[in-house]
Amino acid sequence: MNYQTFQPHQDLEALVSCYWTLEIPAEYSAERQRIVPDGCIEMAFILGDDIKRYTSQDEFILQPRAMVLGQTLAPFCIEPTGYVNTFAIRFYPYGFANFVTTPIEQLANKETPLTSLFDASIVNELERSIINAEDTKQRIAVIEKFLLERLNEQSTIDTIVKQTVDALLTSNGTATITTILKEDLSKRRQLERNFKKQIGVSPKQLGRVIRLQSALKMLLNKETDSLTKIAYESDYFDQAHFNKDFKEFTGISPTAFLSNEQMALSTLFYK
DNA sequence: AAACTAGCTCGGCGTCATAG
DNA sequence: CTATGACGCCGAGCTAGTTT
Repeated sequence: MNYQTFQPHQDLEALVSCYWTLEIPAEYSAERQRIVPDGCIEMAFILGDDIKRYTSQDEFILQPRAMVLGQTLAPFCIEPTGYVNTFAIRFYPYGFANFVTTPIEQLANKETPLTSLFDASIVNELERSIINAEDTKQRIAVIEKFLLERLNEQSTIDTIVKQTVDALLTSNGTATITTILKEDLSKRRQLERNFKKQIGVSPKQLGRVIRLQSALKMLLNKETDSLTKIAYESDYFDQAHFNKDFKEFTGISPTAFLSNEQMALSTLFYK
């Protein structure tokens, strides 16, 4: 298994968190993997064999080979059908809205083929270039050219939304909406409306995802082995609340998660 | 300690009035 | 016509007890 991340070009670093690649030979190809919401939107290109996404216990769909994965609020499972080779772009929560006119809310909780977001001929050309590229470096060059070309001149993200996301990120998801808005409480409704359109989920929901992620990082980095401690340090009122959110976003309880082999892959993504 | 629960606050959202 | 802000309902989320 080979997972790597790469930093974006300067002009994109405000919007793109990183590029990443994952390669797993077919013989090691893992069983079902649990994907936990992390607040980010990803664009992914499947370069290896198809990947299944389970829609229920025993039903699945094959993911589009060039797609965007929107905000999610619940865990889901994917499973490789063979050789895994994926190239992906991880956008910050407000990153992707700058490249499309589609309301981001419509991308939430599912994968959307690139062809429904951009002109078909452009997508074909892009996909071809990505597939034919010799290495990741070239792929990054291709996608950056594409992104920079499409970057809307006028910043489509309004400042209140950006400020709110930043406040949520720096507070590990614990800042309350009222605190963030402070003197501008009249903007509350406006924030909610724009947030959904530009981020895809509500402010509080994103905050909860970020808070859980911060707890998850602590858990995976083995900073402490006490779940109670993690709960308090992540600013949960008590362990019960932590457990509840954990189950909601990951699908299993913290202890089950820790003992689960699936953790191996998750660990890679949350450094 | 953990589980339960009553009561409070906060956030999401429908709706309406007004502004641009 | 769309964008904005006010208002209020109500369910979600949080807190602080009380009970097991």
